[in-house]
Amino acid sequence: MVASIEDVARRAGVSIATVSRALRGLPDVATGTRDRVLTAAADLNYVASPFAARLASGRTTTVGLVVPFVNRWFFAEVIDTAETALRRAGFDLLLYNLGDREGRHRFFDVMPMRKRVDGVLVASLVLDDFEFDALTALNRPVGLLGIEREGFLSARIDDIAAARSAVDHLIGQGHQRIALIGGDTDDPMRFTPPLHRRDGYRDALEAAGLEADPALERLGFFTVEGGAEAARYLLARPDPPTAIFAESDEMAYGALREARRSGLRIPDDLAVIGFDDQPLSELMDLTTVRQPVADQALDVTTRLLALISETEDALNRDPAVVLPTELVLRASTEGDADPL
Amino acid sequence: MVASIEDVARRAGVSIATVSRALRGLPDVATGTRDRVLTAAADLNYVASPFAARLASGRTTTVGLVVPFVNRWFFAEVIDTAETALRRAGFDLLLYNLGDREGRHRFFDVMPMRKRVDGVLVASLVLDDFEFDALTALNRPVGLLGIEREGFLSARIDDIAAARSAVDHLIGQGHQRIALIGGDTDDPMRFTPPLHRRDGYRDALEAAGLEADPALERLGFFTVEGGAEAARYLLARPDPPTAIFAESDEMAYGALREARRSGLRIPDDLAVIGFDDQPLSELMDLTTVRQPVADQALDVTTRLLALISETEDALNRDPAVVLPTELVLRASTEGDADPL
DNA sequence: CTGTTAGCGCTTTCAA
DNA sequence: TTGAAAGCGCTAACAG
Repeated sequence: MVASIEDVARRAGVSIATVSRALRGLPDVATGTRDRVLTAAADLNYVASPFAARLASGRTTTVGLVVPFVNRWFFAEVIDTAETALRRAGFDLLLYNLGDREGRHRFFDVMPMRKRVDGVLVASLVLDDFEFDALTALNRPVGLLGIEREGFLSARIDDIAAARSAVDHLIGQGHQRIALIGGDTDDPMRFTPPLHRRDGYRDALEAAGLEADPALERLGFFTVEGGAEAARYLLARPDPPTAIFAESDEMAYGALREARRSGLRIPDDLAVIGFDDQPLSELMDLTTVRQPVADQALDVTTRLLALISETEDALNRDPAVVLPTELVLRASTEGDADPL
Repeated sequence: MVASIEDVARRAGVSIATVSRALRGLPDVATGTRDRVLTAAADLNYVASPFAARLASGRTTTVGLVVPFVNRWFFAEVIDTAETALRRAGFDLLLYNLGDREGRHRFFDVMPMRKRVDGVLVASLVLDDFEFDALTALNRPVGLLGIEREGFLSARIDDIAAARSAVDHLIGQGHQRIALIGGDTDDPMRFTPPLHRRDGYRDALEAAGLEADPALERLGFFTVEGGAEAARYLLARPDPPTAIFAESDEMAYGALREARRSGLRIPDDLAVIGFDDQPLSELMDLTTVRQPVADQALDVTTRLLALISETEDALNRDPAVVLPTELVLRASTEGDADPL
C-alpha cells in the first residue's frame, strides 16, 4: 500500500517526529539526518496525508473562494489567478459557486466552509449584514474582491469613478442623450458593479448639468443578449440616445450588434462604451474601461496568505487597496473605423 | 470555542459514537435518540470536522478536477457544472489548473491530488502514457471529459464526426477551397479538440474528393485574436478560401471580424463556421457545431460519484458515453443576413 | 539535535 | 440500539 510516516521513519532509522520536521523543512535537523529522511521519503514515494496533518496542526492550508458565477470573464479570471497563487503557496483552493438565490441563501446559512479553510476570498458580492456576520463568524481572515468594508482586507477598483470617466468621455464628445445598460441593482444575486457603475453614470450626467432620463436606464443583465435587447428598446424610442454606456463589455457587444443591425453607423450615429476590456473588445474596436482583474485577485490573495501566515503586521498594512482603471479609447466612440 | 462531537454527546446525553451515527443518518438509532442528538447539534451549531472524519474513515468526499485552462468557455462551463453537482452530493471540489507546460509536468510528477481525493475528473486533455499512469497510480476512479480511453469512465462528443459535419455543410454549399483555423496539435498543453477536429476536416475533404491544401490549415490558438490573424493570412493569399471552418467559436469570431474589415460580405464572399455554440454565437449569426458541455460534465460527474459510492456495478455500465452534437445553421454560411 | 508521548476529532469494530 | 475503546496519520510539546 501507500507509505505512511512510520515507513519513512523506519527506513531512515529515525523517529516519526524527525521525519515530520525534516520533511517540513523545520530548523534543528542535522543535515545528514535530513538527507536520509528525504531519501527514504523519495524511495517510498511518500507524501504526507493532508488530513492527518490538518487534524493535528489545526491548519487547513486551504482557502475558500466564493463567487456568484464561474462562467463570466471577470470571475473566471479571478478563479484562475487565485488558484495559481494559492497552489504556488502550497494551499488548496475550495471553490464555492453560489448559484441561484436559494443556493446563496443556503450557503450563508450552512456555511459549508466551516472547519475547512484558513481564509476566505469573496468576489464582488454585495453582502448584507447577515452574510457579513456569517463570514465573520468563521473567525478566519477574509479577503474581499471588488468591494471594501471596514475591518476586511480588500482589493477593488473605483467603480464609481471608472464609470464616471466613461460617461465623461461621451459627454466630452458632445453627447447629450446618453443611455445606460446595466445590471439589476435589486437582483438577489446582486454583485457590486451594477450599483456603483450606475452611480458613476448618474454622477457624470449631473456634474455636466445633463438631466438623467430614467427611460434611458435599461437592464442588460450582464449578458450579450441582454445588452442587445436593451439596445433594441433604447433605439426604438422616439428620442433614442446618441451614446450608450454599458456596464460590461458583454452587454456592449450586444448593443453594438443591435445598432449595426439597425443600420446605425458607429460611432457617428451611436457611440458605445463598455467596461472590463475583455480580450474580445480590442477586436471589436470597443472603447471601454479596463480594469486589472488579475491584479486585484493576486493582490488580495497574496495579502490574505500573509495574514494567514501571520507574517508580522500584515493585517494593518493597506487593508483596502484600490487599483487604477484606464479608459481605453477605440473606434466605437471616436474616429471613423467601423466596429462590429 | 467551536463545538466538537463530545460537546454534542454530552448535551444529548449519549456517547460520541451515537452522535456520529445519528448525524450521518445511519440506521439502528432510536428515533428519540436521533432527535435529541439533532437538537443538541443544532443548539451548538455543530458541524463535524471534515478532516477528522476523513482521517478516521479514509474517505475524502472530495473530487479533483483537472483543467488546462479556466478562462475559456468550455472549461468554465465544466467547472461550473461539476462544482454544482459535487456540492449537491456533499463533495468538495479541488480545482487543479495546469497552467503552462512546466506546470503540467510538475503536476503529473508530484500528483498533488495524492491522498486527498476520492476520484478525479480530467477535462479534455490529450494525456500521454506517463500521465495516464500517474492518474492510474492514484488508485481512484477517474472520469474523462472530452476523451475516451479503455478502462476509464468518460463522456465526450465525437469531434471527428462533428467537424466533418461542419465541413460537409460547406461542401454542400458548393465550396471547394475550405480553410481550417485550428489549434496546435503539438502544443505541450495539448488538449483533444485540435487533433480530432482537424482529422474531421481532412476526412470531409477527402470524402468529397477535394484536395487538402496544407496552406489552408492555419493555427488560431483558440483565441479570438489568433483566429483573426489566421484569417488575415488566409485571405491575403493569392488563392484565398471561400469558406473557413474554425475549430472554436472564438476563432470564428476573429475570422468574421477580419473578413468584415477586409470588406468581404458574409457569407457570399466568405462563409464561416465555428464550433461550440457559445452564447455570443447566436448574436453573431455564426453557424456552428453545438456541443452539450454541461451535459457531458454532468454525465461523467454523476457516474464518477456513483462509482465512488460503489453503488452496484456502476463501473461497467456505459463506461464510455458519446453525446450528440448539432449543426446550428445561421447566417454566416447561408441566407443573406450580414453577420458581424 | 532527536525521541517519546499525548493528542487532533472523528469512525468503526466489538461487546453488551 | 448503544457504549467503550482502538485507531486514522500526523503535529507539537516536552524531555533529554
